[in-house]
Amino acid sequence: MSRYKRHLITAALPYANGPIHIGHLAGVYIPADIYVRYLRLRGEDVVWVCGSDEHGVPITIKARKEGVTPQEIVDRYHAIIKKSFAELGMSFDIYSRTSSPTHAQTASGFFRTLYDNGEFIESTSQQYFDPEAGIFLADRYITGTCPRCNSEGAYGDQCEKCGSSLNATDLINPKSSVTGAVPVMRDTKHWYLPLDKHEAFLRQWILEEHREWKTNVYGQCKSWLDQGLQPRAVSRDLDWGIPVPVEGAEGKVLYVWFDAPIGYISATRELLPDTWEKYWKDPGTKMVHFIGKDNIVFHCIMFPAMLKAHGDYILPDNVPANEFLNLEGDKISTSRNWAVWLNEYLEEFPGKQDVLRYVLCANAPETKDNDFTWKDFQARNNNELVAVLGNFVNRALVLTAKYYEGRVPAAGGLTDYDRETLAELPKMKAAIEENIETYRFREALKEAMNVARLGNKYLADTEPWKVVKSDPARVETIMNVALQITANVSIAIEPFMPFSAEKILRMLGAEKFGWDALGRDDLMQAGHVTDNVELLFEKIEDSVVDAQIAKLEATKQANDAAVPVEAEPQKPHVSFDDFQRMDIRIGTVLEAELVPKTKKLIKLKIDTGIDTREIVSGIAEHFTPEEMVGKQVTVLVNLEPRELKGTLSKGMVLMTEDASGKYVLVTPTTKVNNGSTVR
RNA sequence: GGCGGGUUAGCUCAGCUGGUUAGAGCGCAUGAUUCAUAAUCAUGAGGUCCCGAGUUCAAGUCUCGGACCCGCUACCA
Repeated sequence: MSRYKRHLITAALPYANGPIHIGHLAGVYIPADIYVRYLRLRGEDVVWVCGSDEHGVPITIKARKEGVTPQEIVDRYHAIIKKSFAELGMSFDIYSRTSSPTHAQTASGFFRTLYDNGEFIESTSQQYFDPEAGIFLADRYITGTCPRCNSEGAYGDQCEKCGSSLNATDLINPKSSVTGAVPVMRDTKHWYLPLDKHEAFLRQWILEEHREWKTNVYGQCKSWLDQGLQPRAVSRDLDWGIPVPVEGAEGKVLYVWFDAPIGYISATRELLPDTWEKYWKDPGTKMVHFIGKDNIVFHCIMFPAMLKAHGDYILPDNVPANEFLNLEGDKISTSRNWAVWLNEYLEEFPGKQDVLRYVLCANAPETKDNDFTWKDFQARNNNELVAVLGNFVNRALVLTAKYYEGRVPAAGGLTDYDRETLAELPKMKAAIEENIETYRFREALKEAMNVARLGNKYLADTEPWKVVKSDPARVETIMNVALQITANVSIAIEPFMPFSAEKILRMLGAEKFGWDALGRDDLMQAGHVTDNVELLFEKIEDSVVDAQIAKLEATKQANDAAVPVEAEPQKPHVSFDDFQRMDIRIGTVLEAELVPKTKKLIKLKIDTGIDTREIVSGIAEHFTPEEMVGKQVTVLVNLEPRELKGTLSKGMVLMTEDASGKYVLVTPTTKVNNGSTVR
């Protein structure tokens, strides 16, 4: 700790196309907030920056869908996110946004510096442009006729019939697979960050100098480095984002992963216009990025490479990435509305910020994916927060009120047991510190709770309610000790549950203690008057969590029901001849088996009426082989045969899918003869 | 298929460089207690540490092989 003069903490910028959910919180924001609050309590110089990530293609797509501008989308979600974070007690020093002018300036400047230093590879190419969608098309979004073997349906990068590698420009009769339009050639210039150039450095820095990083982070980085790094494009043809600050780069913006991490720098500048640089450029700063596992590569490989290429900046000391949180056994999903949204939680559970903070920290996915369930939420509230923490504080204060009208009694001579009990406090302090400083927040929280457990045990063992009848003087000492422990509780839980910590202080009538006060036995002075007692936590009834479970159940049913989804646009016209060239038949599945060593492939033996043939189909995630057998299916029988995993697949089984994305067979409504044609 | 992570008590998880009878919280059982939101405290039951082989005086911990789960990636005409 003391090795550093100051701390710069970043938390992943939430993407402004939806509200915050419990997965974000457990993975990133709650751990970061705990860490930051702890550092501040210790009196460290610390800055915590965050903000909304507001650029990128998904936001433009959402805007187009809703018929509004991208700015309106990000304004809406930025407001929701910012408000709900604040209510949960996320103690950012600044919560900014990447559409801010400061960010545009910072990101442009950063790009320009790398550009001027020759850190980019600049490459102009002719690329296909879809005039209907108004976008440039990546090679794999273009199909056409292969110039080598003349077969149709070749991709812009490869013909899978003859196996030759192609350029999109070689294709005969190219088509956009986005809209079906005929693409036109346009020149486009892009800038690439040659990550390969930084590979040796990254290898040394991560694999040699940061062996202490979490195993998931270290492993992921090693995997990328071992595969060899490639240059990555840092610009995009798009009209939403930070313009590329170079002559002749009209219509080009910085790619979102390039611009987003610079958002950390921009936010710091915005917060500290005059002194931000010492946080980013002085090696006395300890920088820590809190992120989820999906962001590892950007924060450990890309961003450090950018910072290194720039030259002026320090690199992160650690990147504690968490795994994912599931909800009631299923993956959290924004599109399926399978989530507990923070803004909704705050409305439905007013005043219960600390309950959520506690549960998400106690069950944080630190080493592997974890599951959030409402029953667990209830159990932790009732059996841990109410029974252990709330109860101890309540006991201590109620007894003080009862015996001494709320006045802190003086401690007389301490018994050995008193001393042993108090001696536990500094040990607990050390344990919390060690765990927080190594990013083990679950364990740290458990230690903090142990302070309250110690208090409960102390009261049970000393039995002041009994002793008061025989030895009132002794009880004064006991209650003094109990109140010292209560004050210690408020400090120990502050990083985790700031609202409750404050409530305890209010009841004690005490000012906020610093971290160093934790472990001391003289925090409450004799004669000091405590305030009225109120409950820290209240029990959560079955009906409350049952209602939440029912809400999720309803979501699940809504997802299963066929929701009208915007249909894909119609493809370009084809001639009747084109149609007639397709030979579509009804066939019956005779046998089905999984193709070994694949996840998705099933090998089907189908009686097509013409013959019995093998077709390999990528449906194993949707059907079991058993349920396929005996089904009548629709088959495109004259599709060019293709070898898949060692089997020649002769044709294609036609499918559609339901609202949830599950495949559905296209089957005649009454049984027909195999070989019947579909016209 | 390639790569990374995971698999330890009913549940959620610790177990850092291999070393005494494998730990915690919750749940469960029994007892104590009644100041406290029927909360607390004590004691106890409960484990083929995913499976198999190997290295070692000694393996949850290291090596190899396999299974399953989660990511990324490929494949899915």
